[in-house]
Amino acid sequence: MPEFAGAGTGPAWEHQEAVAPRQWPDPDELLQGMNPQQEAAVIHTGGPLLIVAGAGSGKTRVLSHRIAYLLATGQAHPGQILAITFTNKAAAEMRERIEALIGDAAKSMWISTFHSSCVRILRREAKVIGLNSNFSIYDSADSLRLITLVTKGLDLDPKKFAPKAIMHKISALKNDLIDEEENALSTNFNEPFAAAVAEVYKGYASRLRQANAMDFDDLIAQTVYMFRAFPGVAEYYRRRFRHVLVDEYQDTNHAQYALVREIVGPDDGGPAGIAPAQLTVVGDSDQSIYAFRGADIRNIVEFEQDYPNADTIKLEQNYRSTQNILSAANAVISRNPNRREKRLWTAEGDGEKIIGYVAESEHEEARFIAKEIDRLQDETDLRPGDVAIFYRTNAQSRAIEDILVRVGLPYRVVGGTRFYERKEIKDALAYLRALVNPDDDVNLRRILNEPKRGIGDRAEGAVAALAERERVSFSVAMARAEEAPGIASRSLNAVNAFAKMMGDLSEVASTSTPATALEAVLEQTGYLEALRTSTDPQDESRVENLAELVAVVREFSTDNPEGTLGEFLEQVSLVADADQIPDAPGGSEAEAAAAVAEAKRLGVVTLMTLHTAKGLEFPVVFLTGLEHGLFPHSRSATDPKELAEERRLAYVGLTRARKRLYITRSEVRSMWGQSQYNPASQFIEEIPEDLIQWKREGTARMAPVAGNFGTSRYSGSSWGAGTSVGGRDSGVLPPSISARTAAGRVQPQKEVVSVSVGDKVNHTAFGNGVVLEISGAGDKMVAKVRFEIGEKRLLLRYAPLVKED
DNA sequence: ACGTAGAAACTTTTT
DNA sequence: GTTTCTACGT
Repeated sequence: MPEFAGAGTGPAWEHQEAVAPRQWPDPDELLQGMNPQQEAAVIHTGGPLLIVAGAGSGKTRVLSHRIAYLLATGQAHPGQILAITFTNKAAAEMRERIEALIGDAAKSMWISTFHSSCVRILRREAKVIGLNSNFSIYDSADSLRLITLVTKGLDLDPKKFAPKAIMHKISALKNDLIDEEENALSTNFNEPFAAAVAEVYKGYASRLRQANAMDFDDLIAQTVYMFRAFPGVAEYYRRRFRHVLVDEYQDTNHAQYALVREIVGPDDGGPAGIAPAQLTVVGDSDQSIYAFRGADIRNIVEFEQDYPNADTIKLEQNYRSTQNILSAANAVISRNPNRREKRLWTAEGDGEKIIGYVAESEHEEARFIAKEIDRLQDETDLRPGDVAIFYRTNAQSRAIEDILVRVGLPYRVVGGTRFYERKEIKDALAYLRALVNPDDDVNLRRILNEPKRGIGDRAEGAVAALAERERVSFSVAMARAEEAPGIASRSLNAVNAFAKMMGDLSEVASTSTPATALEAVLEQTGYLEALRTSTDPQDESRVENLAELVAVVREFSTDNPEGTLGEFLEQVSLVADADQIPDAPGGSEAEAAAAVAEAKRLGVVTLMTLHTAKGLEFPVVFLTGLEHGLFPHSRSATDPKELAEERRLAYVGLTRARKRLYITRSEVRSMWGQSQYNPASQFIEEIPEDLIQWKREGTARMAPVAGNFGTSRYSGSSWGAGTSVGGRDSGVLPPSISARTAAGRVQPQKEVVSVSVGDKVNHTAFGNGVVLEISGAGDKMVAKVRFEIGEKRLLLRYAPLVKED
């Protein structure tokens, strides 16, 4: 039935076939259980394809089956596939799904994020663009540091020109592929901020080059520039990647868009006459929530204009949620202007009504949530692990956490301050980066006086001045610090001692394993010693975090016996591990996903921001803080474009729920340390009233009244904080439930299992194991356990672990 | 050079 | 309410 359209397309393929006998699944089997649109998307051949994939429409399944189908029908061999995702998590998930379909052959495919694909390419081609392949990758904190440095160096007042604002502007320019030269040409230097940006951009770019470093935005932009400047290089990748698939296409920015175009190649084949690669993009413009960082929704909206011979397939059947939930989501998103109609539907029936609750305060809101989770446990087969609580801003998690802790419901916060953003971790990594790439001034200067070793601002400034004058890197300048203008002799000794120490460590780093290098750094620099002798209680957990990092390096070496320190650093640079218990970065997102899955089984409530929630699903979802000024956020409420993005965020939140959806808001919420009245979010009003069952309604205003509210709009003039009075009191239903009784019925918090190293333990899912090491204390105590299936790191508070005697 | 206290700014979302 | 910055004293 399926045509072998690509059969015999080339000698490479035939060779492949001869060596590896057909191990592909039967193509027809890959189409089992697909609806007609999904099937069409899987078997489509020829021109560019846009798959408009509504929430919960089986997008990842379609994408992975499409790739398997390309192989099974002989249209491609694995090495010709490039699948690009936006997050590590999505990449890991896709790889997993494809591996399940075709096995180890998936290993030779490129399935990765934009950023890691580009790093891979740039490291390989570094010489072409005059870069050393050991270049450092700067995250936004590093960038900010460098930009601040440059700003100060230009004698710009950081009060007037906030380095952060400048950084954002530069980032936006890079995302638009406007380099520092081009930007300077189009800058109006009478405009002070633009002039500042232009100057700083130039300085920043040159300092990055000097430091042999790239920031996140460079990874994409420089790859594009390289492809354009060196057609031969582009040609190589075009020949190689015959099928390019891009996930979450609505989140691409201009640079990423251009990158895809470069890899796919021109329609006419270009000078080398290479036919363009088959391009498949998948996305949903209604789920575009990253415009604030440069994502351009037009990339997907105008796909058919960009690629005139493109086909479009819409996936509208939803396999996740009940019809009530979908109707609510459809109703909200349909308020967005200039939107192409798309209506999600399900064959599964209406399901429960959405439950609404208006709390008096954020504490009452949290209490209601805890009580409902408890009730669901009693009355249904739903467990805490089926529940997710979403909020707009990270700050909102505190009130919820307080109550969950008090009530004894186990929970996990995804996101927030991440492991690799902690100061001690960044410091340790800064040492390693400075060792791998001595030109890396930002990281070198970061740890110059960390721990304190008597090199203060003056001494640093003197060496920096020398470096500038002689046009050498900071580390070179340090080696001849005696020439530094006006350096004090005491400082000189300190600098010399530091330079000597770094030299010794460099020796260690180049001759031993990454783990040894890290341990040498922590000990020989006195970093650990300083933390151990410190009286600051925070420093205790810092020591533990560093121990975690050592464990991470060790696991890296276990997984990659030949792995170099540089390779380790690259992995940690590109991983934003939203996981509470950090694991080895090797395949870490798969691990993270597994940890999330495990948390679900263990019955842990998941807390996260709406942004983080994209791509996930939960049987029960609480969408909290639906208040004007918070969600939509006050900074987005006035601009129609930003408001539309907020609405998409609401849409994302609503469509995460499978069976039960709660929407809550609080009439009073403390923000910035003081209470503030917040009117209801307009998004509540946009949900048809008959879909919601209110358990408690507000007293001040904005309770939905009987009748069709569907066409009314929230009046713009009454927006803003403080407009609390004046609304009409709905008079419907007095507060029917006293949330104060909530706490009583939930089980007390589980005791932390007491185990020690060497103990034999049994885990409900992983079976028998032996405790290898213990770290952390109290709630955060983590045990590393070797099970038959491998080593796992378990948070004792939650792990279903019993000691065997 | 370093530590402390008080002020100020901050909180939207992140590869 | 919290984190980060700044100024000042040692």
